Amino acid sequence: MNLALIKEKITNCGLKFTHQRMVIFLALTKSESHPSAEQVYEEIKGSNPSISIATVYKTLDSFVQAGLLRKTIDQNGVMRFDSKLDAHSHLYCKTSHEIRDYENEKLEKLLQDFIESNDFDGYEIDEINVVFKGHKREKTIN
Amino acid sequence: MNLALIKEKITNCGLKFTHQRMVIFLALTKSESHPSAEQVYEEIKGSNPSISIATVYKTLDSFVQAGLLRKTIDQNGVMRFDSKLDAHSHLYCKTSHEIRDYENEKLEKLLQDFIESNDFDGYEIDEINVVFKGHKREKTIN
DNA sequence: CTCAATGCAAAGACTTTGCATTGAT
DNA sequence: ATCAATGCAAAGTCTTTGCATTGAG
Repeated sequence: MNLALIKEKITNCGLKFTHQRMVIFLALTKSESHPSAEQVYEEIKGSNPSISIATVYKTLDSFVQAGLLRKTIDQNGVMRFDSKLDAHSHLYCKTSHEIRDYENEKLEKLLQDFIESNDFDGYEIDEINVVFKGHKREKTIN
Repeated sequence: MNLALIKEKITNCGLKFTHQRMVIFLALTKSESHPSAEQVYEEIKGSNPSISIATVYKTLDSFVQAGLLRKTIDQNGVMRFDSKLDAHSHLYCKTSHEIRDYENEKLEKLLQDFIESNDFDGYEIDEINVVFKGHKREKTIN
């Protein structure tokens, strides 16, 4: 994603465009691992040594409010951020706490159909979270 | 659930049977709302005024380790405990943070089939979490 | 008796808040 | 010039830990 596009995204939702916001947004779009605030902070320190962890939290929260990011909470209660906005599920490794996207159109369609054709006892469902949990298999030689 | 059965469950997994454990286990089996440690603590204070919140945390953790309870983390990063052990999903109200069981055999079968017939890119899946999120509809008069 | 369980207080991890300063528009 | 964004430190929330005491087996 180029810088002009990032600036546009940030500006379009009424947020001022700052260096910090750009760097944070860039870190998120580049990451595959659904980083925590702390991990974003570590990642961007190089390109912005004076940035504060509070700014990272505030910025991530602004982005979530603006719909530019999604937030989830992992098994350890730590906030994790996801720049992928379309419907998808997740794989969670109980050992490494890594979170990876799991994209499967059939599954998402299955779930969407399920929501539409079932009653949820007075709940208006607007979001579904699916996490497949397990352990990453060791790579076998051969 | 009667007390003898609870005692048996606790004893069977190698844990000593104490008043605190009984009261905590009882509170969990009676609750429908997937309480937090704090909520369990508030609930049982009456029947055991001297109990410590640390004991509640330690006991809940022992029960989870022993497989007597399940633990999840809610949207706020707070640990929630579930005494229902068979496969089921959850409804989460974004307003009240209430968590309710959502039991639907077809859904669970669908998911189980999905796990068995798909590849998860090197992950050995042993658990699936499904949470339907939304808002509880106001009851309409009429 | 013995060793695990408990209770207390202190520490820890993560996140939020208040407020003075800085910077984008 | 204005008002939002930033940076810092302090406070807050939830959870874990250390250790002396208690109690179940």
